Amino acid sequence: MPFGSHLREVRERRLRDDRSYSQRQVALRVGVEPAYLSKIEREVTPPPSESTIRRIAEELGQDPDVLLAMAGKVSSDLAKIIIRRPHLFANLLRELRAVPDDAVLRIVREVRDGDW
Amino acid sequence: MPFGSHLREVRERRLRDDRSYSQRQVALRVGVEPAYLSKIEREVTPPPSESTIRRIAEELGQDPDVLLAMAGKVSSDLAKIIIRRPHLFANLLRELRAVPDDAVLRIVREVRDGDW
DNA sequence: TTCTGTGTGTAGTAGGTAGTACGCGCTACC
DNA sequence: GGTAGCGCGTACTACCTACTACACACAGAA
Repeated sequence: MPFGSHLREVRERRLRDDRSYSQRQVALRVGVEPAYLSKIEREVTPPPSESTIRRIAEELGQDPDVLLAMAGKVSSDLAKIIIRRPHLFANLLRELRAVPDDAVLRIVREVRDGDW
Repeated sequence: MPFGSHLREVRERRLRDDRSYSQRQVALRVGVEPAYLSKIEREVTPPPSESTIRRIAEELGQDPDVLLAMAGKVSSDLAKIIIRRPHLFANLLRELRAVPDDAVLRIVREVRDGDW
């Protein structure tokens, strides 16, 4: 699903039982011009910057990583993690490219629980 | 180490026993203007695009992931891997942020060997 | 019927990205 | 003493990013 139409869908769902989720009001709270948000939703313009996406994610209760991904972006904090040890994480990620979700999740849990 | 000075160091090391590693000739082989490569090495200009960095990496026998990292960039194929499963890989990377190299490497090997 | 709120069309902007093009002065060689 | 190669200075460009600003037409409520 493209970024803009997803945004519109989420916003309009909220709008159904909360009048304050009009384009204008969301734009105001997010801190952009309504016309800009309109263009984003219609995909007339490419997705906004990371920080704006983060504010939209918070406003609409969405996972910022997922929203960023829909915009074709990788969270800058994740980029920093990779950039600090590029060879290591490049190998890891390429190795995990085709590994199913549950197997990756198992690794995440093992790392978190410290029994690795 | 910054991107430009690293490039210069590597190139000049090669230049010591191979005359064909002058700025001009490397630039020619990489496919950019010599003046541009000069600016890159002196950090007068920000690092070039990913594809140019890749050509430079190949020309100078460097790991493209490491060179990209020095330029503050993440390889686009790694970005794609994350973008396909943003929540999953965001969690994994944040969990691994402070994990020592050898422990991450152990995971890489375990995944590669399939005994996970 | 006027007024408020809503989404959208159009125009414009400041700054960044990713370079090219040309010319200069220096050094080393033949 | 020309000339070949070298690194660098300066100017310029086209396109992209990330927006703002303002005006318009329409729908529903008072």
